[in-house]
Amino acid sequence: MLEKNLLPASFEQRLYEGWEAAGRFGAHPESAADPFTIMIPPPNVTGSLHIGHALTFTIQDTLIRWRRMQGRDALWQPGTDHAGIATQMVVERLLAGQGVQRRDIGREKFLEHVWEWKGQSGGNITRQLRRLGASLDWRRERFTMDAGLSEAVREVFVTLHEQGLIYRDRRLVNWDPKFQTAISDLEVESREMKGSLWHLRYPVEGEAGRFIVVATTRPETMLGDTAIAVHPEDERFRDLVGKFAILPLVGRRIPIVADEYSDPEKGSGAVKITPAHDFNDFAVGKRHGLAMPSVLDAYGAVMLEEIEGDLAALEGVADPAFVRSLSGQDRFEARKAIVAELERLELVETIEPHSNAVPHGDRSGVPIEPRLTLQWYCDAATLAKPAIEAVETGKTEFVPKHFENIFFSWMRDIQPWCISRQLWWGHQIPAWYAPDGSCFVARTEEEALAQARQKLGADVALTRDEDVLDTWFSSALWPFSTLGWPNKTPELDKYYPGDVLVTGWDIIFFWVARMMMMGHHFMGAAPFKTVYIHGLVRDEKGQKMSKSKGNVIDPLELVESFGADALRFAIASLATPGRDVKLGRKRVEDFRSFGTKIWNAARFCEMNGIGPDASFDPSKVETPLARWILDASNAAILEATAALEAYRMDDYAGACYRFVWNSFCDWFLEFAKPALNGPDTAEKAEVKGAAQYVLGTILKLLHPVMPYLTEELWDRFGYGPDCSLIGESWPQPVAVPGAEAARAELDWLVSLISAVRGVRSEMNVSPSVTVPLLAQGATPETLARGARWIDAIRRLGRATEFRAPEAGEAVKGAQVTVGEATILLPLAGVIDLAAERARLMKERDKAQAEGAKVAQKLGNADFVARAKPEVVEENRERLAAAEAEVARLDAAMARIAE
RNA sequence: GGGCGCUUAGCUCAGCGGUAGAGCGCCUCGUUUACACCGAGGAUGCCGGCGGUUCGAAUCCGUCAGCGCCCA
Repeated sequence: MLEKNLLPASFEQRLYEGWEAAGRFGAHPESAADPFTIMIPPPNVTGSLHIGHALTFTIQDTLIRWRRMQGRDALWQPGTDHAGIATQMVVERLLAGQGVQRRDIGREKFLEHVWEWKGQSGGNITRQLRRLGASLDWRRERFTMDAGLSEAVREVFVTLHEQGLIYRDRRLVNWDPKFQTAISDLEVESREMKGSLWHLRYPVEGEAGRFIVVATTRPETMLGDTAIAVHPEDERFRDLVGKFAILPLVGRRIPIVADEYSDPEKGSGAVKITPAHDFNDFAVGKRHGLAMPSVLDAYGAVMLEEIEGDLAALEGVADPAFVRSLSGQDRFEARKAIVAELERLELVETIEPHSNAVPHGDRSGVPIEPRLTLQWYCDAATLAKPAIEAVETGKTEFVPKHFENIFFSWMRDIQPWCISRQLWWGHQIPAWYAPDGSCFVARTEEEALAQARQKLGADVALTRDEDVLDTWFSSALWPFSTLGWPNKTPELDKYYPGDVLVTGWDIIFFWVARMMMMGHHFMGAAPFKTVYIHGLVRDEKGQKMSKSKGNVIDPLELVESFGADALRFAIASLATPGRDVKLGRKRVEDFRSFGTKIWNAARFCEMNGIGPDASFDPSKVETPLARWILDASNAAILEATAALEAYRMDDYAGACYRFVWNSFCDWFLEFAKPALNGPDTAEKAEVKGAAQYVLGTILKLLHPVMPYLTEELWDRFGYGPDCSLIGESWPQPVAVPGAEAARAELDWLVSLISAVRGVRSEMNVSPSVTVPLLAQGATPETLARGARWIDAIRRLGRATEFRAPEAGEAVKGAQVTVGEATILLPLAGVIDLAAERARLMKERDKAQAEGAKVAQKLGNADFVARAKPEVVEENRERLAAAEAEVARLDAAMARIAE
C-alpha cells in the first residue's frame, strides 16, 4: 500500500543510487542508436549548487531523459572546470589561515596543495547534482586539468601558434592589481562611480602665462602623459596644435596634437594623453607615434623607472623631489598627493563632480588598471568567422532566435583575446625561452630543446613561460576534449557535434562563442546544432540573487523541504523562453501539490485494484469512457512531445498538469467510480484496464521532469522492475476506435454536470438537496446518454433522476440550458423564483449581446466578402446558437412567470 | 549614445491577426472514504497611451511613456 502522504525523502536517494548502479545514465558508443548529446557547461570546481544551476540542469536533465526514453543513445557529459583564479584564491586563503604564503612554498608545492584540496572538496557540486536527479554519465566525468584535456590544450595552443593565430604581443591589457594578473575584457565589468573631473592647467611652452586646460578623471596618471589632444575642428585650440605644453610636476615637454578622439563637448575640450594607462589614449599614442611610459606598477603603485630621465625642475611648475616622493605610493594615495601639489601650484582650474563608468575586475571587485605588458593573444577575429557563418546560415541555431543578435554583435567586433594569466593554477603555457630571449612553442620540453638546438646551433638551458592559460581556453575545447581529442576515439566519432547546448545568456560570449570558434577550427563543425538560451533566476521581486543582498535561495534546502520533483516541476513550469525566472520558496511550495495529486490519484487506483495489465489492448476498447480518456491521453502525448521538441518546458509541464489534474483526476476517475464500485462486469474490467494504461502513460510523460515520484510509483505498482521507468520508451498515441463519438458523449456529460453544478451553486442550493433533472426539448440521443450515465449524473450532479418531463408536467424551479435541451430542476420550494428569473434574464442579456455582436459582423458586407469562408461560417453558427439560446431562456422564464 | 527585451486579472506569466487564458491569491459553499498540498462554484481585464495597416488588432507597423538588461 502506498503511504497516505507523499514523502520524497523516503525514496529519492535510493532511486538515484539504483539508477546509477544499474548504469542507467551511461551512453553506449557501441550501440547503433542515434546519439543525443548534451555537454554540461562545466561548473566551477570550487562551486556549490545554486538556484541557477538548478534551472539549467533541470532543463538539461529533462531533455536528456526524454530523448533517452525516445530510444536515443543519450550522452550527458559531466565534469567541472578548474577555475584558475577562483581555485587559486580558495587555496591561498586556506594556506594563509595556516600562516603560509604561496610564494614562500613555491609553485610545485603550492600545486600539490591545490590538487589535495580538489580531491577533498572538488566533488561538492557533483554530489549536489545527484540530489537534483541529474542523470549525467558519471563514468565519463572529466576535469579540465585532466591529463587528456591538458594534452588537448597543448595541442590546440601549439597548432594555433604554428598557424599564427596565437602570438605574443606588447599592448595594453586589463590588469587586476588584486590578483596580479591580466584578465580578458570579458572579465571586466564597468561600474558607475561618483568621482570628479579635474580641470588641470598645463603651461604652454614659450608663451609665459598661457595655459591649456585639460580635463581628466585620473590625475594620478599625468606623470605618464606624453601629449595633449584637441579636436581638429576646435577653433579654441587651433593655434596651439603643433606646439608643446609643459607637463606639470614632471617638466617634460609634450606635444599638442589634433585627434578626433578629443570631444569638444566634454570637459575642457582638451584631453591629456597617457598611452600606457588608458585604452583610448593608447590608440591616440599609436596614431601619433608617442612614447608610452608606464608610471604604475603591478600593484597599482607609482613607479618612476620609465620617467626618471624626464624629471626636471621648473620653478612653480615641476619639482623632481615631489615626484620622487610619490614612488611606491598607491594609485589613490598618489592621486590625492598630486592634486594637492597642483592646487598648491595653482594649476587646478576647477574640480567638477562627475560620474563615470570605471572598469572593475568581476572577481576581485577592484578597479582594473590598464597596463602595457607582454602577453599571449589569440586571434579571435579569424577564428570567429566560421562561427558567425554557421549561425548566419542556420547550421547552428539559437533558441530563442533573438539571442543571435547578442552573439553577432560581439563576434563581429571581437578583439584579440588575451589568454595568458599570471597564475600558478592552470595549464602552463607550452613556451620556452632561451637566454637570448628567443621563444620556442612546443608540445614538450624535448621538442622545445630540439627547436632551440636547430635555431641556435647549440644546446641551451631553456626556461618555461611561467604563465597559465585563461580557464575559458580549456573550456572552449570541452565539446571535443572530453571525447578524447586529439586522439581519434569512437566517442568523438559518434558524439561530436552534439545536439543542444543549454545555458544562460550571460555566458554566450565567455563560453558559447569560444566553443564555436574552437570547434570549427579543430573539428570542422560547430560543436552543437542548437543553442538553447534560458533566462537567469531572480528572486520573487525580480532582483538578481546575490549573497550581499541576502536574497539567495538554496536549491538543496528546497529539495529537502519539498522534494527534487517539486523544485524541478516548478522550474520547468516557469521557464518561459528567454525570460528570467522569478522564483521563491513559495512558488516551489505551490507546485508541490501537483506531486501530491499524482500520488493520491495513484493511491486511489491502487485501492481499486488498478495495476499493470499487459494484456490490455487500447485499440480494442468499447466503452465511451475508456475511449475518451485514451483519446485525451493521446492528445496529451502529442502536446507534451511537441512542447519538448520546441524547448517549451513551460508548455510541456502545463500539458501534463492539465491532463493529469483536469482530465484524469477531475473527470475520468470520478466517472469511473460507479463502475469501480459496482459488480465485476466487462465494463468495469475495461475501465480498470484504461486506468492502469493511462496511469502508466502519465508516469512516462512526467518522468523527464519528475523522475523520482514517477519512478517510485512505476516500481511500486510493478509496471516494471525497480529503476526501470528511466529506460522505458516514450509514449506514443494509440489508435482509439470511435474516439470522436466518445468525445461528443463525454463532453456533453461534462457540460451537463458543470451546468447543473453551476446553477445550484449560484442559487445556493445545498449539496444535500437532490432533485430530478427534467430535460425539456431534449433529443432522444440526449435522453439515451442521460440514461447511460445516470450513476455519474446522480453522484456528481446531486440528482435523483434524468428524464424528459411528462406531458403537461408543470415544473417550477431553476433551469439551465445544455445543448439543445433546457434542464429543469424542480426547486420551487427551495429557491427564490424571482431571483431565478433575474438570473435567467442576465443569461438572456448575455446571449442577446453576443448574438448582436455577431449579427453586426455578419451585416458587414466587407466581412462576408473578405474574411476566410470558415470564419464567416463559424460566425453564422454562433449567431444561430445565440438566437436559440435566447429562445430557450425566454421559454424558461415564461415557465416560471408569476 | 547604440542595441535588445518587457508592459495582458490583485500577483506571476501564457497567448502574438478571427468568441481574452492559466496558476496562485480572493469570495461563497462543502466531513459525497484518493487527495483540505482537497472538491464545487464565483468575481476580477478600455491586453501601457496615441496614431496607422486590415473586413477584423492584445496580436502587425509607427510613435510616446515607464521598467529591466546588454554594449560603449
